[in-house]
Amino acid sequence: MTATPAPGPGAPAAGAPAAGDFLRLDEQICFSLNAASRAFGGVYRILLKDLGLTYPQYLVMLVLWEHGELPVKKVGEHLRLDSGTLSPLLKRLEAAGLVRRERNARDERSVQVGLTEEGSALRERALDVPRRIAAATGADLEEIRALRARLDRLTAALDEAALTRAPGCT
Amino acid sequence: MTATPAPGPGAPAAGAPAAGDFLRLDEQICFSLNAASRAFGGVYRILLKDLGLTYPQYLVMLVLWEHGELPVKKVGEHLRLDSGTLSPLLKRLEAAGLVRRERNARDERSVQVGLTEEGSALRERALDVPRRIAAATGADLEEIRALRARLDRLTAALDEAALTRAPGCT
DNA sequence: CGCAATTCAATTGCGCACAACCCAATTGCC
DNA sequence: GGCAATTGGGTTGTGCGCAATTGAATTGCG
Repeated sequence: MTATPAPGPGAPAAGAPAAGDFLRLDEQICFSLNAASRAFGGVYRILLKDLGLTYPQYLVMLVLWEHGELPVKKVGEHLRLDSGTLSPLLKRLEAAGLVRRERNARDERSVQVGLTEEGSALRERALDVPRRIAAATGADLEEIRALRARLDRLTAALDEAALTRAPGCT
Repeated sequence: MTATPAPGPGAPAAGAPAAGDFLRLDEQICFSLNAASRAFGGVYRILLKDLGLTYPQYLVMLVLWEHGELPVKKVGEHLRLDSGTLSPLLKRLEAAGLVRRERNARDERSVQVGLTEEGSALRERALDVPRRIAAATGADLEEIRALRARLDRLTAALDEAALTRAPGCT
């Protein structure tokens, strides 16, 4: 086919890219983000292998180390994850002996998630993960902070946009 | 710069963050990235629903729209994806009638991926996706460009770090 | 009190990401 | 020519991420 309809770059003056160019630019915005996210995943995979954790499991452990026992709902709010993701993940952590799950006696709908001895102890071995990650980024703390702020603003804007287009909210 | 890049045990002196604090900071670096990536995913999911594409499928189409026919290997290089991800994805695109796959006669190991009529035609309907995404971010093009540059640097550093820790390369 | 609406967790189904493997075709070297 | 090493796709298995559904428990309202 040799379709390659990529329009010649000659048409637009500086500052007025053609619509076709946006199909490239577009790739770069979100694709860079996606690529960075997966690149982080690769480094975490290496560092967390010793601890027997995946990255999302590590995030759950971070939340529990920081806040102690929590209902599944709260864990999900901290991580922006729903029960469809958390339920099997928490079961795996339970099977690994790092986490306890028990129904709340007051409200039988709710499940409290807490750390086992072993889960609490694992924190010690995780302490140097952040430093090793920071080293891998090759960026200083200030740059990271600025980047984080930018990303959080972006996330907020995107969530907002998704909501206004959500079913019944036009 | 309160960081001590020295590999020694973090001295929890007052003023400098304790090691435990890094377990929070750490969450924020990569977690923000992850969250932003998923937030993008949510917006793309909405916009691409009309086109019958998922976001990774959309990325493949972008590559094909830009470059025309390519071997699977090249598609994977553009997107940083391996055959384990691409094979089933391309099969779905083929089943949807957007893509052709055929063995290269010169090298029977290689599979060429090209667009069908329908796949080429779909480009027209995708033209305004980037603009709508840009609108959803609420950011101007300059900010996006700066962010992208930062993320690409980060990705490169992380890939580098992952490589130096790769098997047999300590 | 009784019934409807809400809330929370779990499950199911689909698709992506990646590691680990297999297989066929090709290339290099003798 | 013959054989090992490499290359390119594919498959399998595990684990996330999300939508949609289910089901039980709780709450609210008349």
